[in-house]
Amino acid sequence: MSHHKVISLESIRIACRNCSLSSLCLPMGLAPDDVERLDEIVKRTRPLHRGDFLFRDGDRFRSLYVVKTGSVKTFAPSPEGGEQVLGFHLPGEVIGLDAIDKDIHACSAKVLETSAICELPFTRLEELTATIPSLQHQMFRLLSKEIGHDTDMLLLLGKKNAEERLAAFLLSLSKRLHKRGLSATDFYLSMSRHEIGNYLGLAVETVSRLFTRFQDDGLMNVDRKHIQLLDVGMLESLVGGAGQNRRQQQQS
Amino acid sequence: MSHHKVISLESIRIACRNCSLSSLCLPMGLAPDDVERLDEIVKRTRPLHRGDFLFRDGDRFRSLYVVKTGSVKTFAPSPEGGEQVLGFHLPGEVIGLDAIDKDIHACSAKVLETSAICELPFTRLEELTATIPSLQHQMFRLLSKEIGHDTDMLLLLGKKNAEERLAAFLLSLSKRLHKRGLSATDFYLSMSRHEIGNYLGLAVETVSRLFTRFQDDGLMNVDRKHIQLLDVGMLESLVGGAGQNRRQQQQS
DNA sequence: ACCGTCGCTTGATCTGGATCAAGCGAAGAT
DNA sequence: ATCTTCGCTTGATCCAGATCAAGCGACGGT
Repeated sequence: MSHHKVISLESIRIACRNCSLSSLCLPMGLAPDDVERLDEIVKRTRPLHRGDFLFRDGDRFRSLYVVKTGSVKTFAPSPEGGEQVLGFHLPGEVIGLDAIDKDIHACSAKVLETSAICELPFTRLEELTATIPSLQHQMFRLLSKEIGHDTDMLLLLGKKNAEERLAAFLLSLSKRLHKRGLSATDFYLSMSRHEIGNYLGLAVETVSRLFTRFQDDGLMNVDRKHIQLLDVGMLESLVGGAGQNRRQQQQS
Repeated sequence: MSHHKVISLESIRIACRNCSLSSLCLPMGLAPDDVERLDEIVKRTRPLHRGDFLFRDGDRFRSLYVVKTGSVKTFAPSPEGGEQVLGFHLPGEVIGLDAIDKDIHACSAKVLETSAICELPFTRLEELTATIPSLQHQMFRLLSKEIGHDTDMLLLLGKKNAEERLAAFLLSLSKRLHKRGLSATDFYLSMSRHEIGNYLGLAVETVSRLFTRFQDDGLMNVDRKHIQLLDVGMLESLVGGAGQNRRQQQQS
């Protein structure tokens, strides 16, 4: 599109080839030529700001979205008028996969902080996957990974107590940030306590109390949105559920 | 494989083309020629019996499995030694999608009653999807549908109370059985109360009490595994959560 | 600089559903 | 035919976390 020499204002539009996320994102493991072809269908919009929507539930499904910088939350309306936060999405993560089937978005995606987003028109993407087997495989893996993640969340919501849930949440965030070259132990939360609680199936008050408790126990420092994990090992053992000896789980 | 005229013992091995599930299963919407090609890679094993495993968590991922008749449950181990039931699978439903990414099964699949299962070696399936765009699309939809279903479960586990969960479970079962040509209001449960409770994040006792209550309220008849839904409309309104006026949900 | 709102914390109380406990009937084992 | 086990039900009690209530400090707007 831009055949000008002007690249200053185009700096936002980093090609996949030069994007630091290429190892986490769709291009992962693709041949350079194929990355190039993928790159051609990616739309890169101007940065979005806190509160902007990528799409709303009920919208026609047209594109997948990939977070380039910033963060996004997805949430589904519940029949009673409330909502369930389904996920917080970091750079390299793909959003909208659940809409391929019904062709209608069943959830909304809202930007949590100023973020750059790549848009992949799905019809064009499907044309590519049909001719690039490794990209097809990548898409299958991506979809499968999402299922695996949901499965983890089902286990979390179905079997874990408040303490285990929050510890798991913090560690998941920590790991994902670390993969993106950020500190695993010192980071800022882009979402509110309310959103964390909603995501984890807990009341805000419970989340707040647990932050306080974890801090008192020397597991972490909390200052507003600023988090420092002090004892990752202990947090991990909390998730394991060995915290207190809970009754042997039902074997159905 | 069988070029004999003997078809009696081969009757189990119904080709996709003749299978009554073709409209629900992978072949859905495929051209007859393509169904034929798909059919060639399907392995049809002898019937499995209650308690048999399709695969166990930790197993290498090789194939997807489709229920032809009977039912299957999938469940994941939790670190404490318990397990979380992830789903109950009816004819036409595909199992194992979560393992494509990691190449290792993270959950186990166990047959709940005598069942016929089709096995689809994934490598061969991927070769097909690469040459049959409509099959590729079908696979994307299938994976996406699974994500959508998981999303529904997250909402259920995160926001709904015991009553709403059980009502939702019964209605989901009812709808799915109906799609398969069975009665929507009169059916047998192939899973135990324990398994239902585990799936819904509830104790067995709670499930049992709710069955009793629903029966007392004239919503259904329960006799052991035999279920008759008497007031589907009321069950639906229970799921909506309008049962009692619960506090307006958090908007995060 | 001031104000109003909002997000967060902390304390007190309440409750849905878990846990504990006991018994019963059906299905499979010997 | 009898025993044993297992799945289910029902009652009593308990508790993690929700809900209710109150205050506080940060931040955006004017």
